[in-house]
Amino acid sequence: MQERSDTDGAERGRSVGRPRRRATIGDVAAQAGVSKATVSRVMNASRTVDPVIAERVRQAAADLEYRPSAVGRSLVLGRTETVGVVVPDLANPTFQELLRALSRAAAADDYRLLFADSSESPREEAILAADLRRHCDGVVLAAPRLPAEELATEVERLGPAVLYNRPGEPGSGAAVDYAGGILALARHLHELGHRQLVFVAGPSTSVSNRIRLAALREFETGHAGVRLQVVPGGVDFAAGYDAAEPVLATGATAAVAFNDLVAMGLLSGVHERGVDVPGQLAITGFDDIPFSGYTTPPLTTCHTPIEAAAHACWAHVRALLAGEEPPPEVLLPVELRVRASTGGAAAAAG
Amino acid sequence: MQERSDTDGAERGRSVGRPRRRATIGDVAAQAGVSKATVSRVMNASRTVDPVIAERVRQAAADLEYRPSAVGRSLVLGRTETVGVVVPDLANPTFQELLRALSRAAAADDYRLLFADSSESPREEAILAADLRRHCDGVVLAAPRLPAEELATEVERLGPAVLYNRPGEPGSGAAVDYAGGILALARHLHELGHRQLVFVAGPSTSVSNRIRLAALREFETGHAGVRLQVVPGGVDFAAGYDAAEPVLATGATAAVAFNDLVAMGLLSGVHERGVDVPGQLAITGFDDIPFSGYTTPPLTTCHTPIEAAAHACWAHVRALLAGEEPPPEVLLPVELRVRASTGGAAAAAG
DNA sequence: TCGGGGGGTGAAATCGTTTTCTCTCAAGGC
DNA sequence: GCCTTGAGAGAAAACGATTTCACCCCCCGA
Repeated sequence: MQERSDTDGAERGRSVGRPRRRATIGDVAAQAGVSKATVSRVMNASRTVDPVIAERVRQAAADLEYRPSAVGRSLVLGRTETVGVVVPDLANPTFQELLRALSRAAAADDYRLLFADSSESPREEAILAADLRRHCDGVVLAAPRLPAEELATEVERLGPAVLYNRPGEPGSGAAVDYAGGILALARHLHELGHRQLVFVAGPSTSVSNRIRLAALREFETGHAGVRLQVVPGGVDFAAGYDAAEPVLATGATAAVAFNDLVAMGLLSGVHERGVDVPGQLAITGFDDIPFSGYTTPPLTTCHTPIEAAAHACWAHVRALLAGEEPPPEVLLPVELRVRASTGGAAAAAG
Repeated sequence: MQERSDTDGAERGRSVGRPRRRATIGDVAAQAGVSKATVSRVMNASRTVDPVIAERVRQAAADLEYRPSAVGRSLVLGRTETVGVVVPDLANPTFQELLRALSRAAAADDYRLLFADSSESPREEAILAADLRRHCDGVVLAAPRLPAEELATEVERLGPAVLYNRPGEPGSGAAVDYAGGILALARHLHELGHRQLVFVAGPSTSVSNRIRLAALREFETGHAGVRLQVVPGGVDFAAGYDAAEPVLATGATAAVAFNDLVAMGLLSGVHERGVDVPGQLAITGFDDIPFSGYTTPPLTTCHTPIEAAAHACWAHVRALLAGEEPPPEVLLPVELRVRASTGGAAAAAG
């Protein structure tokens, strides 16, 4: 047996020219003088194969530099061992960390990640998710901007799909407790004596923006003397920077920004206008991104446990893929981080 | 024709229970009363199909919510229309931007990206790249940490593979002109009167670190009176922060950091020790990441055109996938960004 | 009227795996 | 010595698409 083909051997040399055809399971089988079934068994560490033959197969595979085709495998197995991730904006450190943690969690289960950035566009979001889904076993949508009803049908249609930061909606895997966090910030500012607050809002398509705003409104009605104003903002540094003028125009003594990026932009913007922070204006962010502790002054913000979020989402995905009942949605607790941008507890003002 | 099966119709209802089996091309063919070949032709917009039949097929596909399986397609086509990307550390804004731009470029060609983070480990790098490669048509390795020889065989073995920031090595698609950039920084500092320089180094596995160091050494020997010292650093904020003490111990008047992250950490570290920047110590970074203009003081650095890098790499990938001769390596020009952390041109010191 | 040509369609091969299912053979129990 | 059992291995049928090839049929020109 084991008739070797000379032409194959020749073609397989390190000819730099054309990319040599990759060896298939059939090639290995022929080279080792066994059937494809046996090669498959060896490759998948099945116990029912003669050690001598197994070794011969392994040798042949090594000689031919055989790498099993994931596509062929996926077709018969019915799964790709890949999941897709769609984020609204990778420029946001929050989503970077999420992607990283998610990729790590997936890797631990021998899964890999398909990535897409929707640029904050709900339209793109649905299209990208559907496209990704065709190539993998499931998707996680990070802070999707789609309206609730559309999102629900989208989740239904996508099959295994889990949501991050869409609390209470079908498919939700984990969500940050924005209400709790924003309340903590508001209380902190209130204790410092601030009564005139201004919220630098995020995108109107963002559910978490609505949650933040609702929490602030509730705080306003619950505390006599507190007055809340709102100025449009956005999601990034530039948005905060551009909001400096409108914010100062409100006459508020404290600004609650949609997130750290916006807060840092605002900080930079008011700084340029000679406004003292926190003396004339206190500023808070959200997320506690890596740089927020190193701005001047350092930013008071809420720390969100992104790694925990990623793990919760992955656990959800895994359950769905295994056909099991997914765990209940995880509401991630946030932690107030008081820094100098609000003057700390000591530098309170009237 | 068009005999419809009631059981199928029933099973296909929106039963929330088990995930209904996805319709295949065969189902659509049966429903429309045509062959699979015709369905395929309609799906791929082949001109040679009767408009009436085409419409019937489209209707059937819509009814069944048919989504062509990418896996089946990939198997017969021999390509997945997916490429993998391996980065050393997604926490670095440079790689975030690269990933984003690359994903956008890929999307424009109807390709998607598989993502992996090697955590700066050369071991992981090779493993991840090989794993990714099995699932896609090619890979791009961003600033790989593997030694040149190993990397070369790895690139050879991986098939279509392009390198970012490994100038001159086989498979290189694009690389930043670190030598030119670091020289511009050195000249800038020299003009300001600085003679005692200290380099806060990056990882020893980083080729671009060696390039930076070599350029500085060359500058040192080429300019009488200039003295260069080196302290170990790293790749992130913490590394720069921890380098504060060693840097100050050298007595140097200007510190050239491996990148912006390290520079910002250093800035923070020396700031805590009451050192004035740039009065007592000038600091430069590299990359011009989004925040570098907003530290206190803002960071003098070199801007690197990441988007151009991504496009060059993608062009390389695309050529490789099409079996064409890839374009020559692109050496990306950098731009000096003078800001307050070196005192600008005016605040020169002796 | 016949031949040729071309447009529209379907049957079947193909891609690279995994997994029944079948078969062989050797060992062990009665 | 016969029958059962089980282990090891191969042939073949999936999986879901694309594409070659052959076929049919209609129309046109001679």
